[in-house]
Amino acid sequence: MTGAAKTPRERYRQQVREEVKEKAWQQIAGSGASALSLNAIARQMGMSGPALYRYFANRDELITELVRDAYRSLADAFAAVGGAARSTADGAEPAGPGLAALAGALRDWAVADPHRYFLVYGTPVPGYRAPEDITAIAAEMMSVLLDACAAVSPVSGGTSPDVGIEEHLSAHRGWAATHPDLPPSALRLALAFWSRLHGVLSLELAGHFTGMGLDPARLFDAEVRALTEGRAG
Amino acid sequence: MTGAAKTPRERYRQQVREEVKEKAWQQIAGSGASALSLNAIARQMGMSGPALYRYFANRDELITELVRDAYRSLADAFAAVGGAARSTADGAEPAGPGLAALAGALRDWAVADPHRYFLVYGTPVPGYRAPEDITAIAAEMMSVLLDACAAVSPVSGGTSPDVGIEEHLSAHRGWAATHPDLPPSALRLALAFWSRLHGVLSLELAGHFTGMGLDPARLFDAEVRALTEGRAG
DNA sequence: TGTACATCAGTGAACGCGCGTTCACTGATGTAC
DNA sequence: TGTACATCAGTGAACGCGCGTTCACTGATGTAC
Repeated sequence: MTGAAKTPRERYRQQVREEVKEKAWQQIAGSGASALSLNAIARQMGMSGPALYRYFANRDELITELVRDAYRSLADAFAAVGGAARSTADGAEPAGPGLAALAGALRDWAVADPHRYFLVYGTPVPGYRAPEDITAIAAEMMSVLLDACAAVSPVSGGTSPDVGIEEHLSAHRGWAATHPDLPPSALRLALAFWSRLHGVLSLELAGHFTGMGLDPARLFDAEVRALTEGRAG
Repeated sequence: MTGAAKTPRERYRQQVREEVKEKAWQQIAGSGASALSLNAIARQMGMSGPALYRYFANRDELITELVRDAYRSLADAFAAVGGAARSTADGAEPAGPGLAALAGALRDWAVADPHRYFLVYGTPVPGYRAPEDITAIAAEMMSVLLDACAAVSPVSGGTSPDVGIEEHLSAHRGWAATHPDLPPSALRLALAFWSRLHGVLSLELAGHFTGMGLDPARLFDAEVRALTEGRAG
């Protein structure tokens, strides 16, 4: 993206960095993020341990890079769906399907790699603190979600709104600064979307539904339906 | 509980076991579950590392014990609230407040010790597999929840039910075997309770609401209200 | 009450392991004239 | 096109660390007669 004309060496560097991250993900898939070992990655790549220090300053920088990539991949999936929905919805149909499409993108992203999901939304890594630019990516995703909620929200009549929570959201809308004119019901919808879908996903991916004999995809869809039919509460 | 007349030695053994677990929780609070170290615990107790092997066969047995205790404490909290609600609700008031009370117990339990929460509902420990008796405790909790749902469910008219998910739940109700006569809407309510509240809690405890300036307790309450007002979908 | 024995808590040394990271060095790749 | 030099990838040895776990042993606590 920034600065063209990569030298062959730069290309090679980037290629090796990618391979390191790839092996890192494989390792995380096998033993969890806290067991990530630079030496093990190097061994798997047929190199010596210290060689990796040409590509990453230390273990923490590698983990940060993985977290950033994880956020980035979800944000990209959201942007693709959100953009598609917006370009289609010129006429009558509002972003109603947009919400369902975003939900689908979220679930696809999560089940495609559960460990990546947990790296972002699971148990926080003990001493780890995410850098600034990652929260910016999170805000980017939220903005796409708010777009979709903006289109569907005014329609969601029927059940009486929860004035208590809507007042609170009106009073604290810094996280929705990209959408200053959005009605509180839309803010509520966005938060319900976020928390409910993560509820189903985290229980599913942690294995709490297995053994119950239930189909997680159906539970997920039921929550999506409840959200898009104006029953967010 | 089982077998009275403990000898002094047995009492002492149990006392030390408790202290080991106590220090283990402190350590988990500081550095996460995967960093739990027997040697560090022993050091903190002023003993030598190998001494702990008098009390736990190995590291895995200690972790299992911690997980079991975590489940047990939540099940006890549920049972206390559920029992209280049942003994109060002789007259008109059904277990409607029972659901809200269970939700309160769940949140209190979670925020009282986030690391305990994550040990049960967070990212699964890599190679760890929970023993049978722990799933039994989980079933025990579910039974209390189903009790509360049984009382409130028939009343929940208003919005049209999601026949798709209710059919699925009717067809796979092994996890609700303690309540064979419960209507599908009650099963749906129980699952919505479970997944939605865990959605809010896991996002809250992982810190995804901090910086947004929102009050997690209010978000949680809003979801509880949506559930108890028959808007489970 | 006193003695002989068994039980059990706890110690210290040791084993083998893998980790993150530093450092001095070798060889290959690219750059400047 | 060829030579001289700088850059950089990767190696192997080493440091210090902490881990889980085993083992032979010492001392204290309880039990049986």
